[in-house]
Amino acid sequence: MSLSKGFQPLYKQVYDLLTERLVEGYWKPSEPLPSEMALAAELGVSQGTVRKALNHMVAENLLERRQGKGTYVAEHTQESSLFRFFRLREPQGESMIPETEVLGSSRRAPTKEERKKLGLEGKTQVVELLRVRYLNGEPAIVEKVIQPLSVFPDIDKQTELPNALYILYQEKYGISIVSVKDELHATALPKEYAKQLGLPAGSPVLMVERQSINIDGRVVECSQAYCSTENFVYAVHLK
Amino acid sequence: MSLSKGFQPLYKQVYDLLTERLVEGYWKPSEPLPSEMALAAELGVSQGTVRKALNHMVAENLLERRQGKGTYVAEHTQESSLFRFFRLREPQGESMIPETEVLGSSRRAPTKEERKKLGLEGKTQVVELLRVRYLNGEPAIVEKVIQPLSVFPDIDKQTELPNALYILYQEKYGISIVSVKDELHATALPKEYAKQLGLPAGSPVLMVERQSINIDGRVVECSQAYCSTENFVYAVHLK
DNA sequence: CAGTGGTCTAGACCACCTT
DNA sequence: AGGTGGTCTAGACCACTGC
Repeated sequence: MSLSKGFQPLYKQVYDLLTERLVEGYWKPSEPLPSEMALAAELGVSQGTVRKALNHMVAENLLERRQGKGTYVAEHTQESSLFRFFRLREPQGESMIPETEVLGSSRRAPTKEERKKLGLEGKTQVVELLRVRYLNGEPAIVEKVIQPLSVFPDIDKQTELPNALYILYQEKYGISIVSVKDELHATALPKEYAKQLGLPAGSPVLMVERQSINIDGRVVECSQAYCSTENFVYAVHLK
Repeated sequence: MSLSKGFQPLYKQVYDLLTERLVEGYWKPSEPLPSEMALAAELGVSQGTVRKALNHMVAENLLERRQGKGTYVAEHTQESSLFRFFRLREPQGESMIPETEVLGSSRRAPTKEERKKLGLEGKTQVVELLRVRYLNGEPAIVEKVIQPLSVFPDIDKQTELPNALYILYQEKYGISIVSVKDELHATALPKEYAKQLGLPAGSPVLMVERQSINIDGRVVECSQAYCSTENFVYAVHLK
């Protein structure tokens, strides 16, 4: 197959085509892609052009390359997902892995706000999942996660939820979270969460509203987390 | 001049050398670098190798390239600095430009904490600068900035401080802030800042502790900001 | 028009991995 | 040994800029 001539650079066309295949699930996470030479031959371009497209995808965490072996679809592991998107840690400290306890979940119609954030139309229902996350054994976060059933069918029927939901999304639903948008407020801890966080109601807490974005650019999940920052901080390195 | 053979890839050696020149101020912000061909000839490598190094530096916001014109040292403008590092905005909103009022500044010895954060040794003094920043005319941030005099000699003698300090750092001191590390807490608004923010003492506010990092990797400034998140959020897109 | 960066190609050699 | 990605080179052509 040859690429039709277009207005965009060849490597960009190759990038778009390969990303499209990834989105469609043509290759599954941790699977190898064809070699650079094979792709170049298939698409009728030079190896260098394929390489430029592949390197672009690596920079976006869509692929991994291993010298002497091949190019692989990036896999969300417990470490990689949590390290990238879980920002709470000790001041001046390293990444930490939280433990998680699920408090419950329920189906309901989305609020207007949620419909907007998730780009929902029609009468799709959502699942509201309530979790507490612990750092060093202390409760640090109470989190409400909103999952559209149109994106995650019957996700509330899952018997076992992994510590990192993104792994479940990828393995069971073919959803790869590539970026998140966070908005942070300081607020007074609501009474209903006081027990779970072990803080008095009204204590200043960090509220993190997150939108999680799939490889195809859609917002597929949103969440609202109340974080105790008595002993922890939300750390971010802006480059 | 030819590059000595080493263990690192050529393009990395070129990258290191060009970055070193940038750090030393061999080229000033907004000045053009020699053309790719000229650099390639000077360093005894091919144009492609120089290009790879330059593109790497562009990706790090150290350089800008303009087709048909040349490659330029990146300049911190009001827009680019503030857009990149100023994270406070309206919920779901666009970037905003704050207005700034300086409340005062003083010289003193650094605290132990500040010495550690800024990597200070000996008996260097620091300047403590107090500012209020306004969004849409409302006071949104009270900020304490710590500037080592060893890095910024006589900075407290500046008659006019720009809205974006990073521009002053670059123009007057050759300091280019390339990244910042933020740590966020929720806390109760201290009494001494209540008036400036127009909130009751004890209100939940967002506290942002920032370390600003120079092109050479050193932390050259740190700050502590109390942000009202009644009407604004700290927004960040993690990729 | 000449000079610059941007794209694309083809080929060589290297380092790493598997068989 | 043969396949993979990683580096480096040389050369062609294009698009944009300024004289």
